[in-house]
Parts: sequence; C-alpha cells; structure tokens
Amino acid sequence: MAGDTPDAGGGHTFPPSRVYTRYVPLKGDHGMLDLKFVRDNVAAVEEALRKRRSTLSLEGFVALDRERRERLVLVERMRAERNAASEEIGRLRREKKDATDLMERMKSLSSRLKGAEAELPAIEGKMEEFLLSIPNVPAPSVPEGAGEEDNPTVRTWGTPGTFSFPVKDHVDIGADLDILDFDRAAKIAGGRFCLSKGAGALLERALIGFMLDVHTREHGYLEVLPPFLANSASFLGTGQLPKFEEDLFRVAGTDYFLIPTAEVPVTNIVRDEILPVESLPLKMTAWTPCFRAEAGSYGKDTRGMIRQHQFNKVELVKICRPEQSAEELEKLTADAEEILKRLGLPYRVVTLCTGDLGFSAAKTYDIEVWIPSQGRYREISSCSTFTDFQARRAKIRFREGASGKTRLAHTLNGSGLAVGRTVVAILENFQREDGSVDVPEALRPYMGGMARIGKRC
RNA sequence: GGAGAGGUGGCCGAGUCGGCUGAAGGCAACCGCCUGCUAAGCGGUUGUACGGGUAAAACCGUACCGAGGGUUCGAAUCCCUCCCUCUCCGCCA
Repeated sequence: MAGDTPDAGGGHTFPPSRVYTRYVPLKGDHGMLDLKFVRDNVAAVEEALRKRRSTLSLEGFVALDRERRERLVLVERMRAERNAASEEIGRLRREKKDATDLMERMKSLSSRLKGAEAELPAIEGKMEEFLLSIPNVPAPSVPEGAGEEDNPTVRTWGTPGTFSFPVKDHVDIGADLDILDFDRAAKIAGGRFCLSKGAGALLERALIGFMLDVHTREHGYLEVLPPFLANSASFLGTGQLPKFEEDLFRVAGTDYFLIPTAEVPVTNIVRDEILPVESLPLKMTAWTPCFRAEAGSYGKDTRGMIRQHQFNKVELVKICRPEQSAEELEKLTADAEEILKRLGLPYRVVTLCTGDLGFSAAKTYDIEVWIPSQGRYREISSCSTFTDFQARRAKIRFREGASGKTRLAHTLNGSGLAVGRTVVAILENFQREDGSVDVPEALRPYMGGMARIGKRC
C-alpha cells in the first residue's frame, strides 16, 4: 500500500486489540456522542437503563461533565488571550515595531496553556468511553420486561402442520438425504460449521436468489454486494464496537473484522455523508455470509445449523428521515414476513421487551418460524429501528430542503431472512414420511423446477 | 511488493518567503430584483462542533483545511509518524 512505511518487522502496524480508530465527533474537536442529550436528560437516560435492566450508572458522569466544562472555559480564555496577542505581534512586526516584550509574555502564557490543555484529554476520554457504552433509549412503544419470556406476540401467521409420523430434525433429514454434512464440516473447520451438498447447496443458493428477487423487484430495495470484512470504524458506527468485540472474528494483526451481519458494511456505505433528502428512504438489500464467534453460547444449539459460526443471510437496510422510521420499521418487517408467507412457513412476530432489546436498537420485532422438531418458534429474522443512534456514531445525515440544516438520519435493518434457518424450517416443515422434502412452489423456479428433494441415486 | 502524485467547506478548486484565510474563485442552494413564461442577468445570504450567554434568539469565545504529535508568541502553510485515494511497474483471482 502506498504511503506505508515498513516497521522493524517489515509488516504493517495495526492498532492492538481494543484500540480502535478514535471516535471522531461531528466536525468538532472534542464533541461527544450526544453529550447534551445525556446531560439534559439524566433522569430519562437512567430510566431507560433501568428498563433495559442495565447496571450502568450516570453517577460520576455528571461530575465529570461539570469538571470538563470548568476546565474548558479556562483553556478557551487563555487561548483567546494568546490569539489576540499573536495578532498584535503580527501587526507590530509588519509596522517594523518591537514586539519582543509581548512575545516574552506570551511564551509563558503558552506554556501555562499547554499545562491546562493537557488535563482535558483524560477527562474527555473517560466521558467518550462512557457515552459509547450507553445503549440506545427504547422507543416508548416498547413493552417493559426482563427477558425473552416477556416478549409479547404481535401476530401469528399460518398453522404448524401435523405429522402422521415421527418428525425428524433437519440434521437427520439432511444426513439421510446426504445434503447436509456436519461431520466433514467439523473436519474442515470445526464445530458450528456446515457443509451443504447437492440439493442442499442448491436450496441455499435458491433461497438467496429468491429473497433478493422479491426484495429488489417487488419491495424496491437496491441490491448491494458489500465487503465481508470491515474495519473497526465501521463497527464503531453500527455499535458492535467497542463493547462486543468478543462476539466477532478479527483477522489477526489487522484492523479487519469478519462481518457478523450485512448491517455493518451496508449501513456504513453512507457513513460520514450528508444525503440529499430526496434520496430517502434509502433501501438496500444484500446477501452476505455472516460470521459470529458465538462466545458465551457454549452448549446452546450445538446440534445442527441453527447456530453457526458462518451462515448466509439476506439483509434489509433502510436509511430514512426521523419522521419516517416508525412506519418504515413496520414495512420492513412486512417485507421480511412476505418471504415466509410465500414459502408457506408458519411464523409469529414478537416485540422484544426492554430487557431483551439489543444494544443499539430502539425497537425490535423478531420474526420466529415454526420448528417442528423443537415444537416451538425460533428466531429467523430480527427487524430493528436504531433511531438516530447509529447515525450519530456513523455521522449519517441529510440536509433538510427548507431550512438547509443537516439532521441525523434514522437507520433500520432486518433479516430478510436468515438463510440457514430458512433451510432448517423448510426441511423440517415440509418433510414427508419417506424422508423426502417438498420444495415450496415459490422456490421451484430457482431450483430448475425441482418439486421434491429425494435421495440421490 | 517497487516508483510517483495527492488528501482544503455540500461539490470543484486557490492558498505566495508561517501572521489580517473559516479560508480567494467557481458551482450548487436559498432570498430579493429584473423579465409575457423559461433561460440569462443583477444584489444579498449560506459550514460544523463545543463552551459561554438568552425565556428562546441575537451575540461572544474556542476548535476544525485526512489523523495524531512537534517547532513557534502564532501553522492549512515548516518537521515527524500514521491512515487513505489515484497513476505506473510487478504479482495474482
């Protein structure tokens, strides 16, 4: 790469783990995430944290903020004095007059100023770290609750089928049909990986094509194919960093992380940009593989392809005006649901309660598909609005036509859908007594007309 | 990997031997004027953040010319480090 200077090791130097591209505030020098909002709404933020069952406390932050402002006033007063004197010196010298007296005095002021300035970064660093760790404030319509069990069901579609024979799970179905091979995947990579073969691989590819086609041709999304690795600044923008590095795979010795969702590269397409208002809502869809470390989920869903280190997903991302975001979330969720309807898979939609809400989200609908072998619904899509949370971090703005003012956009995203889990749902819901699986009508054109997956001969 | 060029405001683009440059000039946008309509033309306005101030404004201050550091009374301008982009050569899907 041009401009790089080899170090002693002959390679590039990247930030060590946990050191990220510094948060760069909006054009400012020492701006904060939403300093004013937090300062002016301490009670509201604390209430939001309580609802989220978070242990974070604003205590200390308020004092830190006061201290910062006191010092800032001091520093800025000194700078003003210095600037005025410097201008005076310039004038004197242009008039060929002596300025050594003033210069001497400024020399001492300048060194005192340096001392005063030196105290600020530490305070601001602490405040910044804190602000980056505050989760988004839940939307007013989000029900309060402690966890998963408190998520209310919004609606249910379809009826779980009944089987006149003992149902098999997708692992057995896949093994019997020789289309899923977890043993060899483990040999190649390890646990939580899958190798699809024959109709299994075709099914996965068909689903990706089907989903993308519906979203681009019928729902008006622009298809994008982004990088599958992204840098730390991008992850900071969408909120996966700095708090959740342990969930990510990092490429050793680099600033690159494997994306855990297309949300990261796609939302960051417009990072640091001011968008023309008429381009909103911006709707994009992308297929990507997703990579997740799944640290802390040991023993959970170890069997099968429900929880993998790598899985395919078709993602929906929207960038819109604040006034549009509530409605756009409903539409986005409906767009994801449409896929399940066309595939004929029974599902329900739940609203995540405050205690179950993700870090960056203000409101989330989970779409859960029926899994016969488990006798319950499992998440297959998660549709969220982040309000201006990601936009603030990633500096995604738009210019209001009338006032000419820039405003933070709202960002949303949702799976449309998780492809691996869709494969699971299809295999299990459409299995037949003889071990074969019916291919949903909508998918057949994408599978060369194949109507049923049977044993290979 | 080797060699070179460059990163300035919404965009393009000047910045001389460091000082009066938040930053010329142009475009775009907005507000007036002019004009059968449109186009052209004329005049004016238009960055962001933080802090102070205000009922809210006005207003005042500070910072920001890729990022970080240094020199200096003073840096877009000088020095160092890093990042990124572009061009050519090499290698490669």
